[in-house]
Amino acid sequence: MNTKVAATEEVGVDLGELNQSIGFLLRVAQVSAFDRFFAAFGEIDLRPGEFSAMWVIRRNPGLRQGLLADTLRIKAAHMTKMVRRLEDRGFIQRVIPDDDRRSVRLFLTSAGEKFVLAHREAFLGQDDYHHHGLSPEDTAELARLLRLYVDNGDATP
Amino acid sequence: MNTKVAATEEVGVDLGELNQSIGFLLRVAQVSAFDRFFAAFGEIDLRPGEFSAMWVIRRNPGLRQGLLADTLRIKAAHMTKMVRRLEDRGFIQRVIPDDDRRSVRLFLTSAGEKFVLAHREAFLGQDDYHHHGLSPEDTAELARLLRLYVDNGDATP
DNA sequence: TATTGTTATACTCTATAACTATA
DNA sequence: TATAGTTATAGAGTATAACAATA
Repeated sequence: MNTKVAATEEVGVDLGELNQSIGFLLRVAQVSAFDRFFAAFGEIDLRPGEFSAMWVIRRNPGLRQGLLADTLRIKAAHMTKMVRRLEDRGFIQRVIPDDDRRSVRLFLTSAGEKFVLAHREAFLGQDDYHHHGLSPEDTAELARLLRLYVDNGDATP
Repeated sequence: MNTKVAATEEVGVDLGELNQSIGFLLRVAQVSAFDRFFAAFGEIDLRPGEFSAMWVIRRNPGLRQGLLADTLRIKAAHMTKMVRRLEDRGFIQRVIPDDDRRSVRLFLTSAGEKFVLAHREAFLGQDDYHHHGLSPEDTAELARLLRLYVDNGDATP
C-alpha cells in the first residue's frame, strides 16, 4: 500500500484551515523529521540535540554553557544533564575559567572531534534534498522562511 | 534591548551548516510557535493539540478516534487521554456505534461547538501574517513546503 | 544584589507492551 | 487471528523554583 496516499487521501479527513496553519504544520513536520532521524540513526545512541550541541561547540571552542543553551533553545536545567551525558561519554570537556569561576566553558575532546567528523555527513546530510525529496531550491527557501519565522517571533514575543 | 538581535547576533555563536539544517530549524521554529501560542492563549486552559482535535471533529462529525489520532500524528495511547479530558470538560461526546462496538466515534457537543467558534479566530488567526510577520505569500509558501516535506517523509520513511 | 549553573520536582508528550472487547 | 481502544509504565523534553557559588 501507498503510505503517502494513506496520509493525505485514504482517510478522507477534512482539515479545513488547519492545513494552512503554520503551527500545526510545524508540529507535523517535526514528527516527520524525528521519524527520519531515528530511521537513519537509530543504531547510534545519540539524541538529535546532542549532535547539534557538539557541532556548535566544535565551531565555537570554549563556548559558555548557558550561551549554548540559549542558542539551541534548550533550557539551562536540561542543558546541565545533556552536558553531563556528553562528558560521561568522553565527547566534551568542561573547563571552569579563572576569570569567572561561576561559568563553565565547553570544549570537544579528541574523541568528540572524531565522533562529529565521523557522523557529520550523516547528521547534516539527513537534511539533504536526496533524503526529503525537496529540490535544493525548495530546501533553501524552506530554511529561509523558517529562519524568518523564528526571527520575527523573537522580535515580537 | 533588541531581542531579535540577541537571538541572531549578540551571541556571535557560529552555527555553520546547522543553520541550513531543516531538522534543526524545524525544532527552533516549533519552540517559537509554542511561545506564540502560550503568549496569546495562556489564560485559556487549552493545549495546542486540543483545539486541533476539536476543529477536525467539527468538520468530520462521527470521526473514529483512531483515525483522528493518525491524522493529527498523535499516538493512540495519548489520544485516549486527550479525548477523556475533552469529554470531561463537556466539549465532545463519545459514541459506540452498533455496527462496530470496538470503535469510538466522536462528536462535538453544543458547548464544544460554541468553544470552537469563540476561539476559531484566535487559534487559526495566530498563524496570520500579522502575528508572525511573514507576508501572505511567504506564509502560503512556507505552508506548501512544510506539507511537501511531510508528504515526502510519509512516502519514503 | 545579580548572575551562572545545579538540583529537585512535576507535567506533557511519546513509546511500548499487555490487556479487553469485539470482529 | 486481527482490530480498536485502554491501561500501565517508562523515558525524554520542558518549566519552575529553590539553591550554591561567585561576581
